[in-house]
Amino acid sequence: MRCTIKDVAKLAATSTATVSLVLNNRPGVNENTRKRVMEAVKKLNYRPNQTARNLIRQRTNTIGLIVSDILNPYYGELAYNMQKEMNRRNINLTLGISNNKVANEKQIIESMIQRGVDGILLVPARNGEKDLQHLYELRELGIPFVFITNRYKGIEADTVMTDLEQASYELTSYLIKTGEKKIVMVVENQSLFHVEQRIAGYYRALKEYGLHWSEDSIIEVEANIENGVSVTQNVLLKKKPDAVIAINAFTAMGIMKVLRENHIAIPEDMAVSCFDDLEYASILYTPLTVVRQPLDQICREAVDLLEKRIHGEEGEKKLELIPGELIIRNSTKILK
Amino acid sequence: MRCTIKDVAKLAATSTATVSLVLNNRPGVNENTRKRVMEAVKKLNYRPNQTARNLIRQRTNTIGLIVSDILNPYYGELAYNMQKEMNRRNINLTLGISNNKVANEKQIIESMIQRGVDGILLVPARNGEKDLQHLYELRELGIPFVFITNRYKGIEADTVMTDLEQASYELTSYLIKTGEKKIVMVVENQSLFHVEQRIAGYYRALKEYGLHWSEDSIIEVEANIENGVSVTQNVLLKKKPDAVIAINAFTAMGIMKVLRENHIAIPEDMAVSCFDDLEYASILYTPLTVVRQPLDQICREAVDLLEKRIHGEEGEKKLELIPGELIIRNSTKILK
DNA sequence: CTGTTAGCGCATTCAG
DNA sequence: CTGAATGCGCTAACAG
Repeated sequence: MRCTIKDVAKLAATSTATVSLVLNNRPGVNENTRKRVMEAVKKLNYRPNQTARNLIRQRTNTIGLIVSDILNPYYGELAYNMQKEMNRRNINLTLGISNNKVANEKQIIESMIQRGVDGILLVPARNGEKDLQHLYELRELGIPFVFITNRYKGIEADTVMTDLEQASYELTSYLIKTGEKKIVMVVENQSLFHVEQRIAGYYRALKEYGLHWSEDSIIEVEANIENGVSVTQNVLLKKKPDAVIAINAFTAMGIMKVLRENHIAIPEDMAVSCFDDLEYASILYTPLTVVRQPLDQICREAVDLLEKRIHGEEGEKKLELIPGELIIRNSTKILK
Repeated sequence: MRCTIKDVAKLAATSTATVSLVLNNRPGVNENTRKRVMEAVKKLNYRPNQTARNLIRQRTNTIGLIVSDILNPYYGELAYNMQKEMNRRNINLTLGISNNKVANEKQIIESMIQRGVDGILLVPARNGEKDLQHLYELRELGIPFVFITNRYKGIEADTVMTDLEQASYELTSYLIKTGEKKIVMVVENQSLFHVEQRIAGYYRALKEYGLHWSEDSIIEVEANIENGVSVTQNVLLKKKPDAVIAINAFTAMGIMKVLRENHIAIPEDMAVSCFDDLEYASILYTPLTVVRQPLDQICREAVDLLEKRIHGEEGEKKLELIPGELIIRNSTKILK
């Protein structure tokens, strides 16, 4: 960041204002002068100071992405798609990782506010429902944000996520059609929006096909491999459902591991399925039937929406639901 | 970003200079004035404008992290650890994803320069050896950078990574001690530094134990699941080595999948091992023997080093090698 | 078409 | 201990 616009102006024998015009590709500059400026820029290897630019423009051309858990490859994929989306639009991306703690989420948002991001894309922290002060803060400051892949229920805000209710309905219906009767769902905290949606779709399918269900066909754990293991040992092996729907691939992998160890045939004795299509889902010992959440599309729509808000488009807050995609593999029976 | 330091000064009935002193916890302010300022800050809900601060300080308190491939959970873990490290030190992290393309790496670095990062942590792009101009550029501008987990060979630069030579030596030695004779390595482009290191350690072990090897005991592919699959179908099934060392967990997973399908017993017929301890490595059908790369430590050391450089500590460029950790699981035979 | 001027919000002299 | 003045690098009026 050595040389400044002044140096360029001097070398090109013109004023900083003209240099600025050239640099920003603005019209109204003599072709000759423009050339001189370009040459000076090249000769000096000049690059504009974004910080100064941001200060005067009162915009940073930067969007903040806050992700709840980067250790989950699902969010790695999300970050990947977001980055691609930003590249396409020439926007800077700055990443925050909340690690599923609201306290971190708050702190990240505070920092992003101070650094002047133009808008925020937020994967809400698990169990962060109670304390939404920081989001109201954003709203007050006029910094737009949109939820992605999930939302807090306590605040009316733009959201782009998979239509989990419908996806869950389709997955459950498929299982029923393959002959499964006793279908169990392994989920997280049921008060979370994305969990609610899945359960709703599941119930809708059961009802439609006239299947009975009881309260305890929903099992609640924190979604990860270990809990997939323990829930199987403690519950599934005793309950012996015909099929399981796990909230994510990690949980499903834990479940399958224990089933295998106990010589429960998948899918004959127990079918297993889940949400999220991790890259490995297909090369597991028993490839998983999954609902794929179309992250590419979610990212595109989310950034579209956020950009509109940034550019001043007001209007009602939207809840955009993107259809999920049911991918049938060998962990569930084949539909004849 | 509504109210400014001026508003605070006005409300506290003092000058902006004094407010600045208070905000930066500088001494030489009357306790009384300090209190008044603090109150004004709270009342106005004032937050400093980082952009303005950065401009005048000529520092951004931001470090850029450039990762080659965020779809690989290994780098997700890296990002996670980096974020934690930055949090601890109160430094902002800005992420770039090169997607293993030098062109992207260059562009990200250019953008980071313009945004004035204080330093850069770089996971080099695969096959990016030939074009190091952007790194020399950084050096010229006095922006320090340190390589992590791998380095380009063409430039003398600070690097923090696993001691892959030693780790590879230990892994190979272990396999030999469990009775394996014909050991094959599946790697990437052999001219890459991190690959070179692994191969060197492998050879050292073979030599030490007086085992014969031939050129074609090194198989070169781009590391991913599909190539793990194809290399097994095309080479390993015919060559029938006693043991395989894969460059990463993905490749190993692809290999194991095909072996399983062909009823080759792991580890009896063929032992499988790899670098990188993914979370799933332990819950696979056959849990993988791996070399764990201690990312937490690598991140800590890398940031330590980078901070020193940022604060002006010169001196010879360092190559810090962190010991890897051999984790024995069921995909290799047990040492009696 | 070009140059001069005046800030963006803040931190830092340096008098008082 | 405090406040007025200066400028970080850039852009946006506005004259010329």
